[in-house]
Amino acid sequence: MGSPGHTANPEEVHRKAAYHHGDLREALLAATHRLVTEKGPEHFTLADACRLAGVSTAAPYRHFRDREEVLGEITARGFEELERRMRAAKDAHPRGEIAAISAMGQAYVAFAREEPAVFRLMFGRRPEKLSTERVQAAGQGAFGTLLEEVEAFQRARGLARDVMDTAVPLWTFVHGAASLMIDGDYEKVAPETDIGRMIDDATRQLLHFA
Amino acid sequence: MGSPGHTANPEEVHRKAAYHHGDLREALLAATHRLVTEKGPEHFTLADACRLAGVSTAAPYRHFRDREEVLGEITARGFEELERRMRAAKDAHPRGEIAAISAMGQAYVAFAREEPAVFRLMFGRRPEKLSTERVQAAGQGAFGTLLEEVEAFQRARGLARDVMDTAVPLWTFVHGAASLMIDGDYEKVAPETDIGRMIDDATRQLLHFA
DNA sequence: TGTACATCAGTGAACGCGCGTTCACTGATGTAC
DNA sequence: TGTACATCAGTGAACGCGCGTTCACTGATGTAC
Repeated sequence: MGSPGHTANPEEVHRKAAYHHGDLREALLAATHRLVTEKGPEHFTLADACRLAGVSTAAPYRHFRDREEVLGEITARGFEELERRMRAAKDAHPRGEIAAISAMGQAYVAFAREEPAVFRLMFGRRPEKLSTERVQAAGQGAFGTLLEEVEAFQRARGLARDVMDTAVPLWTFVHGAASLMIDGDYEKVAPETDIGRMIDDATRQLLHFA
Repeated sequence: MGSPGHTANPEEVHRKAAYHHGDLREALLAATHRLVTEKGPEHFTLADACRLAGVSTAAPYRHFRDREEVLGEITARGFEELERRMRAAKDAHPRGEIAAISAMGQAYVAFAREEPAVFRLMFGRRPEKLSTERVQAAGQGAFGTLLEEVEAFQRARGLARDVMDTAVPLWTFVHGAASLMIDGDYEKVAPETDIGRMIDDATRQLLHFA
């Protein structure tokens, strides 16, 4: 590897970039992610992303049907990443423990904090085009992760309460915390709020273990 | 009244409308409210509002500094309306009762349901221009209404818990419910959710009276 | 009551701008023989 | 190894569009005398 003429040679890759980009699809997604993050989803333009990726404004149409499809990919990946984080959070605790559920909530909020623009894309009112099957499935996967753990919790405690009746309020609380945080609303009216602590407390209360 | 020549005469008002509108400011706000509601805040254009109000696109600048100021007015009125509803809700119950606090939460969600676009304007990430003093004050007023009632509740029960520590989670929960509802997220993943009941339950739990 | 005049709230045309998308094209790449 | 050719991933120019805002203007209104 690295031998002259080998396609993986960085120099050659660079030379190739002059015309054929190499991986324009990913480059455009990276540019989109960055711009969405910097300016907010509502100010994202495909032309900007092209500029950032260094290609003409016609180039994206080799890889995406239209602008919405680019944003749809970012959205789907967002849900996948959220699910990954939630799984990692709960896997750091013994099954069926309140701590595992609380940790998932913390992960949810942490994701929103680190990726506020993607979070907005994921949960904002979606133009139908953004609600592809893939996005739907990814969203259900993330929620399913919570369901699993709530079920384990109930089983461990011998509780018969409906899983949905328990999981939905937990989601609701955590989603409220994430939203108010990234929109700067706590800051304005309750700047002292310790979100981590609050989620921990609320999780216990909503599980009837205050 | 109604006498010929009187300025309040509807016909004359109508005739006047040919050139001088009469109350273009309010007409533009009404048009803005309608368009924001129909198409979402992100697709609102001032030109659309002008068309709807039947005036040239230059006319708004007699009444507003710019586009943002029009939206700012809608936002401020939204907070004022929210506060009004919250006050009405709690006034329908005896002071210091859980029912009063729960009713405020219901009112919050009902407002979001009836005015989803305005709700998004109020709580979405605001371009600085939208965060006028008036908007700030209106927002604090609404939150203050909750604080008052939580304080009354604690006093009635002889509880010493910090008012903020109690009020912020209540707000968080209710805001999460409103957001997930208007963005259609419950629908996708937990369509059976009975939001009213859920708020009632959660209110009790978060107040340590499960 | 009538007139002159200042003020105000509109008009209509134009500005610069940037968008998303399409089109015919061309340069680079990979493959068959 | 060399060549012909199909395919692919870009280009660059143009399209139609609609926006927010400014400008000099004008018609309507209210007021002073």
